[in-house]
Amino acid sequence: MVKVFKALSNPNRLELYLQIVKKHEASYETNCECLINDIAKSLNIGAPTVSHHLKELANAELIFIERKGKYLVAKVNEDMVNEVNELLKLHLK
Amino acid sequence: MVKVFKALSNPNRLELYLQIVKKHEASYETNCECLINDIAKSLNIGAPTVSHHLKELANAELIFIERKGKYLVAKVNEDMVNEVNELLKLHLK
DNA sequence: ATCACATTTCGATAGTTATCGAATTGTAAA
DNA sequence: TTTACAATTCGATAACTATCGAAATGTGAT
Repeated sequence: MVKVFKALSNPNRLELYLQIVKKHEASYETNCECLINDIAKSLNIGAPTVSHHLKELANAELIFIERKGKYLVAKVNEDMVNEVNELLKLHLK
Repeated sequence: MVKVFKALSNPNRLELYLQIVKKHEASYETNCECLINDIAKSLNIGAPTVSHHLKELANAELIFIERKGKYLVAKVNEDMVNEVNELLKLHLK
């Protein structure tokens, strides 16, 4: 679980994750077609860094990555997100 | 918000936070009477490190710290926890 | 087979951080 | 006002990480 928080503890990586979630929410048919270069441009960081960040998010099991031809597709791991929510939720009497 | 995730991204600090939450859930009258030395022993780290970690949690506004005589008292900032939950929650149609 | 382009790997670097021990400060009680 | 103990500050160090540019690799179209 520490890995999840570490994954979200970098501004660019959090932004990246939220972009993926947004697309996921819009339609979990298409999921997120990630153009790494576009993301890189929008975050003002290089493509190698984006690649690295995606791998970190995947390593934390927050997302799944799949290669679709030349591009990447990222899917949110809903189960993991739910687990995190459960951990953080306050259980008050 | 990045600060929050960073605060939770260290194993000892996450454990520390969860201990505080547990006491908070048990009774938000007494809150968490933190004996830094006891916590330090239970986490197998030094007192200076615990002090540092508490400050990080407070800096992320996850908790409030107050000095009560010789000891410290920590309270969970419920508002912040709720904000984090809102951010992470998936809004599916 | 070659080209164009998307992604990844590699090596390096600068910045951050978790942790420690030692010294200092705060506080309550004797 | 000493004493005892809890917490903090300080300085140092080792480990980690975000980022880069360059080179390498994968992939679909020409």
